[in-house]
Amino acid sequence: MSSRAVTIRDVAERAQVSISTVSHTFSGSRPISAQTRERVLAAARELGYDANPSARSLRTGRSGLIGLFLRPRYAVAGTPDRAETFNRLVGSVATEMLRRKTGLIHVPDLHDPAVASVPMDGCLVAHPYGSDEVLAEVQRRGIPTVTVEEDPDRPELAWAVRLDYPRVVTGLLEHLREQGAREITLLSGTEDNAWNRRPRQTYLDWCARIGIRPRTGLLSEGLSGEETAARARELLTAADRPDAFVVCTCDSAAVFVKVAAELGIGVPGELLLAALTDSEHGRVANPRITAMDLNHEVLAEQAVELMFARLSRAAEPKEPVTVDPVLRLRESTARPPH
Amino acid sequence: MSSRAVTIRDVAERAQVSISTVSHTFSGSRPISAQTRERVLAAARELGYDANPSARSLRTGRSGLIGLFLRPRYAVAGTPDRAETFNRLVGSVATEMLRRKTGLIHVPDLHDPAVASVPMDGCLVAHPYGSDEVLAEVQRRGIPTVTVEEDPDRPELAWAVRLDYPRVVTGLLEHLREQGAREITLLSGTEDNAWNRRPRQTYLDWCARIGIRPRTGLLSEGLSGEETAARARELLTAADRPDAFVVCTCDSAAVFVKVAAELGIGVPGELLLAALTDSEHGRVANPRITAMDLNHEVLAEQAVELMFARLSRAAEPKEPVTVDPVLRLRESTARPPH
DNA sequence: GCCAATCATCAAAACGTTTCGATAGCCAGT
DNA sequence: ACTGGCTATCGAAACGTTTTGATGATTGGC
Repeated sequence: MSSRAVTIRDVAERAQVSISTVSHTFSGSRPISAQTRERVLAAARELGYDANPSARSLRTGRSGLIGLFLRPRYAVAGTPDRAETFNRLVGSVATEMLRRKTGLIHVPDLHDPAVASVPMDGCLVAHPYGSDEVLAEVQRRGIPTVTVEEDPDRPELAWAVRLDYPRVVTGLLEHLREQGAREITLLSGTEDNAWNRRPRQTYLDWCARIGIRPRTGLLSEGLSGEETAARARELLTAADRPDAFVVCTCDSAAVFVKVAAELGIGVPGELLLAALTDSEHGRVANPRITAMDLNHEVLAEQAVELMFARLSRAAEPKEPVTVDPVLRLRESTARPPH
Repeated sequence: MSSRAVTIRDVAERAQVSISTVSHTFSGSRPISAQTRERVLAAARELGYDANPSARSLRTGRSGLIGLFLRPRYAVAGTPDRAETFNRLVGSVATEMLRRKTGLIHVPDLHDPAVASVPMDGCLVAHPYGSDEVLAEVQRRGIPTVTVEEDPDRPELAWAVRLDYPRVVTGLLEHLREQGAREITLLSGTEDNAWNRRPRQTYLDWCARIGIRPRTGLLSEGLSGEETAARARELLTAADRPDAFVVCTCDSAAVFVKVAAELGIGVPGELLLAALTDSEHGRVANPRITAMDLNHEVLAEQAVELMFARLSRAAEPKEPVTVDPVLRLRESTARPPH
């Protein structure tokens, strides 16, 4: 388009002043006479001057941009459930950042040397894994970081927002018991993050407390529908079939409902079903599925707030901010259905 | 954290070479002996060196980042319908960019001088208004731009992805007629963009073609539930109430259903209802609402592809890429309900 | 055993800002 | 008339890269 970008030098020349005067005019860091200011502003306007952001941040050491890393890599391709989680989280963070008039960067793979690195003043790492390597890397680089959910192996990092799983997962388990469930099986996802680890621990603690035998298993949150169905068939035809399942995603729960129907097992009549994250699947399945909504919007809002606090050199909090997930009770655990 | 960032100079010193040698080692732009390369890489590793992205882009003139502007400003705060549109679009663009290992920046207000400007090699402007000022501004700055949906006042900009409204909106209108509707009212949103203008034009053309009197109106897509309800009550109690409404959002359609029920008007029995964008509201309302899904995922994918083509200096296409919206037929227009 | 070509490296000049010490002009106080 | 203290401006030095012309050192052809 234009042959050459307009620089501060062009403005200075046209306004007949030095480049430092132009700089001061814009930044207000030194007094400039009204007359000179006018000339400079006019020149800038006429030339269509815009400061070069790279030059500015090279000099100042700040870019005004915050990076966002979303850790489950396969969220990107993902299942419908994944896509919804991704979209809600990314959307909420973006909304929050826009409200604060600060740019947000989705950072591509930091470990890929082919990828140009990115100028960020701070970064958010969402849903880190245990001993997360990206988290470690940004810390190594000295970038101020806030995590959305904690690295389960590094609970000491207090610049974090975390979900109150014990309260809500216990609430779900008690609800299942009230609805008549005696044998509850928990199927966790296989990604090693807080969302899988902590509800599982809460379940184990709860079982110990009320004196029942815990029944756990794994069910990868990335499985295809067919794979999940095969697994469901296996579990639902076992001799010691439980009377309630808590599974990781609504995608999986919906498959369980379908397989149960094929086997003539009524939900919620003979089997209760709940998921540890909510999604479209849970809201439109028949019956609709009880799920724990991870409250991404509030999580994002708090994380961004924490990020800004950190950047303005607030003291490190004593412990992470806690956000409540929301239990969405639906027909899949309602006996009789309402 | 670290007292001082590690620069190329530190690496050069430790490896006992000049800084240009270090640079060449990383960029591969000149041959470096195996022995020297080893020393340099070792020094970089030991020191934890990472190139400063601002310095690099100052020098090269490229940042490796693409900007994203989402034009409906109030999408950010917005209604549920808005939030879903925003999340799907932002999520899809982000996903697409991550796949291509390029950073994506959500750009805050370009016109706010308090906001640091942002280094971008190109930018996407989504859902521009008529004679969009942000679009004009980025073009003035000479930033290669691709639009998602066209600026309705500048159809000549061919670096764009647009929806095929005529085909799908006509399909919807014919469907309504097949279902028995004789008087169809179209209520457009009030934001001046392609999504509001083009379906309206398609409707007017269709009416003219089949020889019926067009009935149009406006209904702001940003209205609160109460405001929409008041408007709905007014329209549904009018003497010449039509037998079908096409409204802008599912949020609005859901309110229409509710008000109709209060007035004893059955949907779809006595009134058909459809929306020009799909959302959660449409999928869980009772009856579920027929809607046009704007296919944000494909739109985003195509737009990103076009952006990369443009950045690699491909020739300007003769006309915009066209994507089909998807008609989601549901109970609100099904007579009798299936 | 010399000339040309090739190879590996270096030094210096950008890139466009911000920052900061220096300076010229001016006025008030002695 | 000289000093001291403002005010408005300038000049130059960074910030950390990439790029490119120049320069020794090594090779190969004769």
